[in-house]
Amino acid sequence: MGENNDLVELLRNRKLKATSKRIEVLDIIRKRSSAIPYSALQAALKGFDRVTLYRTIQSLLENGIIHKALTEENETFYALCSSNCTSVTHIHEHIHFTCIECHGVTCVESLNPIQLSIPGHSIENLEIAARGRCATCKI
Amino acid sequence: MGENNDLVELLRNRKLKATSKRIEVLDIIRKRSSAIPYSALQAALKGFDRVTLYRTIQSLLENGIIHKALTEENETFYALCSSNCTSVTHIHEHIHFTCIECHGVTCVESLNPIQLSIPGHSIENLEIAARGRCATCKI
DNA sequence: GTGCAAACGCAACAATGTTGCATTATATGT
DNA sequence: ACATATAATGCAACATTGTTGCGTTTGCAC
Repeated sequence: MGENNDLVELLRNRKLKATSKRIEVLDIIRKRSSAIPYSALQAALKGFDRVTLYRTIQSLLENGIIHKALTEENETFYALCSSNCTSVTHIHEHIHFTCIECHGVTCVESLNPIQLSIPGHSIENLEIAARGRCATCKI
Repeated sequence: MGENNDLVELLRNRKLKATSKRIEVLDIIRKRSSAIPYSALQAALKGFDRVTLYRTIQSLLENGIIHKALTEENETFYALCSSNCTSVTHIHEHIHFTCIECHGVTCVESLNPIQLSIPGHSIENLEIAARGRCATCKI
């Protein structure tokens, strides 16, 4: 491992054992500039048991280490959370942008926080999914 | 059918044959005040072939008659589109609100259109997923 | 190093996605 | 109203992902 002491610390801060499997998963996710689709994650983890990946994702999600990116694609995308997510507070003010050309999904921080209220409802959490063309595909 | 002439017209406007299966599906979706999860849709359509439902959903989605509601739930939710969606222009300025108590998903129109831009990106489409407590569960 | 609790791997099953192909229903022209 | 071309449906079959139970292994605290 060596290089992944920060990941070990990240896991231990959340009271999760820093196992080699979890570190392997996190290492792959963070090496991507964009959110990773489930299938790519699985493909990158050859010889990795499917159930272990499933349970690893569950615990990383529950502990605010990764989050799902909602898109209209048929696949689930995962990305690392910003540093201050926990199991309780899992808030992302950023936008998940899906490129309709290359299908890449990137997390973009929103410059000005979006204010929104719905009469009669309490809002705890907001996520914005945008679709369009990314800088590379825009031409 | 009888009562569903508007659904027939809706389908024909999109160059889709107004088959009994499609009308059955649309009738169930529109009878809900909130978006319907896939499992509920399937359950409401007893004796309905799974593949037919799959393909029906595909064509209704592609033709801008229904849309997916993105939520953090693990299921896909569907709802009728507003009248002006087409296969090309599939824009929803409304918000999909998921209640963290009752898990219902409702479509809420946004009062003031949300303006958002990301440097270097072109945005064609926006969807907002909000989580919180609905009027009934708020108390 | 030992022991306990957590994590892992395997097996098994469930739900949904997806395709090909033969059959059936719909819309169109007469 | 009827025949016809075309689109939709149903069935079979397989792929992918979700999910649980349980015995074994690993990580961590002492």
